[in-house]
This record gives sequence, structure tokens and C-alpha cells, in this order.
Amino acid sequence: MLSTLRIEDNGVPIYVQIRDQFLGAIGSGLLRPGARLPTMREVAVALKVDLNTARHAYDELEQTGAIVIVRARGTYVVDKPPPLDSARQAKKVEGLAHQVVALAVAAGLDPGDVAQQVIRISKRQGVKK
Amino acid sequence: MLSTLRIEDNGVPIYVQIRDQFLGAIGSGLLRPGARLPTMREVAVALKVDLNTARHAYDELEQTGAIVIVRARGTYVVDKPPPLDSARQAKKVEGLAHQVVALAVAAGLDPGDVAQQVIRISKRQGVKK
DNA sequence: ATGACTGTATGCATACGATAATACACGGAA
DNA sequence: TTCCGTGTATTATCGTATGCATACAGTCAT
Repeated sequence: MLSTLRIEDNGVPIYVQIRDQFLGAIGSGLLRPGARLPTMREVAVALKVDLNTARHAYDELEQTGAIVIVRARGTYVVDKPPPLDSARQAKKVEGLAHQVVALAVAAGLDPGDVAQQVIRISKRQGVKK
Repeated sequence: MLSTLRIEDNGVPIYVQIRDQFLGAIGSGLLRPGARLPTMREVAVALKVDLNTARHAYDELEQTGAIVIVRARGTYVVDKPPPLDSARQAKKVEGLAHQVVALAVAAGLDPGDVAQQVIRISKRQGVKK
């Protein structure tokens, strides 16, 4: 996992890049629920980045509910994502969808293609609501 | 063009988001070579963003070689835009899709629902490949 | 020549990102 | 208990991003 991390000089904050790459790894099943993530220090050393920067990335991952951070033990991919009421869910779906379209367009991609990929991936993994 | 621009609260700098969305628009053919871009002020007003921020985005676009900035006249898509090969694109689609699934799962949402929303939104906006 | 529109530039203020250097607190194993 | 690995916290410093306000400088149509 560590070896797959890459930092680019895009203007995109380092902690965002780290955060998003872990999100990708989790979403792709490369990191499965319960799996342990590299320690913050390992990430910091591997990417030649400050410990606080790695921490920042991990903090955000925890706030989104993707991982749990256990003091003195390590960080782990969450087992069960936190459930929400349907009203909130609808809003979140909407917001996330907008974000996806923006990201896709920004990358010069067809949002439809991305949507298709999303469907295929989620089916393959048997991710359920 | 202006109406398709969106700024998200991602941690990604505003000027990067603007820059990348224009790159996407150019790469996707939405903005063709020779086409005139919105003025910096239009972008600033439309996105409720500072003129300097819009300028920053445009500056980077010029440095990339994607546009030319002509003082007192406007900014235009360069005749020969830097291309994106399809292999790269496919990889980007894949990566983004994984990320979306991760985000959805982390938020307790059904990735399929998000995908559907994405399709609806992109259709509504007439975003083309 | 004038005026409107465009990009260019500046100064000031605030907030955030990143690094560095330490130090502390907790859990588990030896 | 002691040690080590892990996360937590603090302080300082530097650069960048953003906003706000204001002004300057070309280009073009009138």
C-alpha cells in the first residue's frame, strides 16, 4: 500500500492527495474493512512528508467515517459505515453526485463513463445499501 | 460555460478547481481551439470569487500552454491544445470511480444511487465527452 | 477623444498548508 | 516494570490562497 502512494506537484494540498488515495484504495477493495492502514509515521517517511501532514490526512479520513483511529494501536478501515436517515441520505447522494460530475469534468472525463464504472465496481464488490 | 463551473469545499484550492475545469472543458471539446474564454471578471463574479483568484487560474492555464491571454482583449483557447491520450483517460475514469465508491460507502450511501444521480445531472447539464 | 471593456498590478488583512522540533500519553509485549 | 511503537499535542516559522479595495494600462467601437 505504501509503495503505491504518490504525491504530485499539482497545487493540490498534500494531505488531500493522501486522503483521496486512501479513499480510492478503500473503495477499490485494496484495503478491506478491518484492514490496518500504514502508521502515520510510515506514511510521513515514505512520502518524505511531515508527520502532521499525514495526521491531517488521517483525521479527515476518520471524520468522513472511512477509518477509525485507535490511539497507540493504529488505524483501521471501518467495518460498518454509519447509517443515516433517508432525508439526509438523499441530500448526501445529491451532493456527492454533483461533486463527482465536477471532478469528472475537471479531469476531462465523461461523467457517464465514471457512473458506469461506479456501478460495475459496486456490483463486483457486492456493496450494498 | 460559466454556468457549468462549480466550486466545492474539498480542500482543493479554488484556483486549481477553476483551472482543472477549464482544462477539462478544453480537453473534452466543450471549448474549441480559438474559442474565447469568459473574462476573468465574469468568472470571479459568477463564482463569487476574487479577481486575483480567477487570474491565478488563468495564469496557470497559460503556463500549461492551454490558453493565450491577450491584454485588454481576452483569453482564448490555443490552436493546438495539449492532448490527453485515451489510456490515461481510462485510468483516470477507473481511479475516480473507485474514489466515488469509497466516498459513498464511507458516507453510508449506495454507490448505485450516486451513479444514477451522476447520470441525471450530467444529462441535465448536457456535458459531453 | 471618449468611454467601456479587458487584463495587470498593489497593499493590506486573514486563514490555511507544510515543515520542524519536541514532548507527552497510551497499549502491549518482553 | 520497562521499553517500544503508536497516536496526540504544542509552538514556531514560512509560504501560499483568498478576499477586498483600488488603481493603472492597453484595445476597440463610437
